[in-house]
Amino acid sequence: MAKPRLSKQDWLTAALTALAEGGVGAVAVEPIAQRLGMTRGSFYWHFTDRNALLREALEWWEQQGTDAVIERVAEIADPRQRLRTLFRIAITEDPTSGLEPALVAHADDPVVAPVLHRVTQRRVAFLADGYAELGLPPTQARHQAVVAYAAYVGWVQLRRATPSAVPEIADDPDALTHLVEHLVGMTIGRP
Amino acid sequence: MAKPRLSKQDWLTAALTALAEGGVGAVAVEPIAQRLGMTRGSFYWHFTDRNALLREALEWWEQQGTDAVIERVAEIADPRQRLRTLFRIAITEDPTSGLEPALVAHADDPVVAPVLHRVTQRRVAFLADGYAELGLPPTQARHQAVVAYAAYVGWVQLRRATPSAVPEIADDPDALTHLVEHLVGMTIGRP
DNA sequence: GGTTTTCCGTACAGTACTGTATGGAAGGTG
DNA sequence: CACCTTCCATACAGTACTGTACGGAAAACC
Repeated sequence: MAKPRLSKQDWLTAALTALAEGGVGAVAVEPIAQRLGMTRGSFYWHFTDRNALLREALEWWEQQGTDAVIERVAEIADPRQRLRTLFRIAITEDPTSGLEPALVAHADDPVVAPVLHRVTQRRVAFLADGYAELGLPPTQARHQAVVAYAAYVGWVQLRRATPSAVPEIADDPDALTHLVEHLVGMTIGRP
Repeated sequence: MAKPRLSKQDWLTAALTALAEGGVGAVAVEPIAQRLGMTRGSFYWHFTDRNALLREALEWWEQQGTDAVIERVAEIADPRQRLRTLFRIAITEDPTSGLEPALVAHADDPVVAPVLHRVTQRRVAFLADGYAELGLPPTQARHQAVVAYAAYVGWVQLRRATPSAVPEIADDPDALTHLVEHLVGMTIGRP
């Protein structure tokens, strides 16, 4: 298991891992190459630049972490059930934990900023649509979406910052459903 | 207004600013010195190390952003009113916006980790105490505290990531009180 | 006003990373 | 098996930052 040849994707996922652990600054060619057991010669064949790596990695994350999930959930007819499963997926399936705070930490970065904007806009809009289908007027639905999304983001962030404060979610299925219900129906009464 | 002599505190606040903007990696002596109009010669008189700067800056932040605020609010007798003003302070008075996500992004950093732990523990504990005083049983109070704190953290993070999605808080006082009430009384009925 | 302390500039290794250029091995293809 | 494409290693400037050493200006204190 020493040195199989690397694909572009290997570099991308490695970049995302490094990004989640050490921020944008950690997306450096030399250290990543070292962790992959390669030299920079490999990298500069697949990519033109360090920026290209960062950019393509973020685009892939945008595709997988937002577009794919939304597409996977969009076909659920009942809006409440749709939001439920969406939050459940978002909380349990967090492939590269800690990536979002890393991106927010570098929100001013010229490469990060556009992706971060698109993702948040897309997610909040999708949530707002769901809440609107539940009967909320547009403005309130959007406000509700922002609050719910903020709660989710903060949850993920807390879990990474101090896991000792948030233990009871991975193990306890009841706590998970409780949290999901809380996110879905914060200000809305259940029918 | 070119070059007054610098105090240690000047370096600390400059370090926090850099940290909020560019993460831990941006806490670099040479760039900060440049922004202060100084050379590194100044720095290495005040501090021994780059790590010393980061450490002391975080300790100062811990003191100002958590201890001082808690102390300022602790004397309020009514727990509901206490939580209200606490959240209000936390949301409106955010001196170095974007610092927390920057810290979470580098939660594994040996200098960052202990401070981040202490701060979150302290904050969540203080919230839990407040909710307990409101009549919640200990476990539920703590759970409630975690959720409320997560919502707050996510809110701050969202505001920094995409201000266009969260405009209505700085201007609109009604929205602020609404958000605060939401954070205080999420699952609790108002007496 | 001279001396001491405080603060800062400059100069010099040392380290880590970026790109580029080039040669060569590994793997597929006729 | 010759050949060609794909992929990687090595070697070489160039850049940016870290610490250290030392000298000198600028306040502060009699």
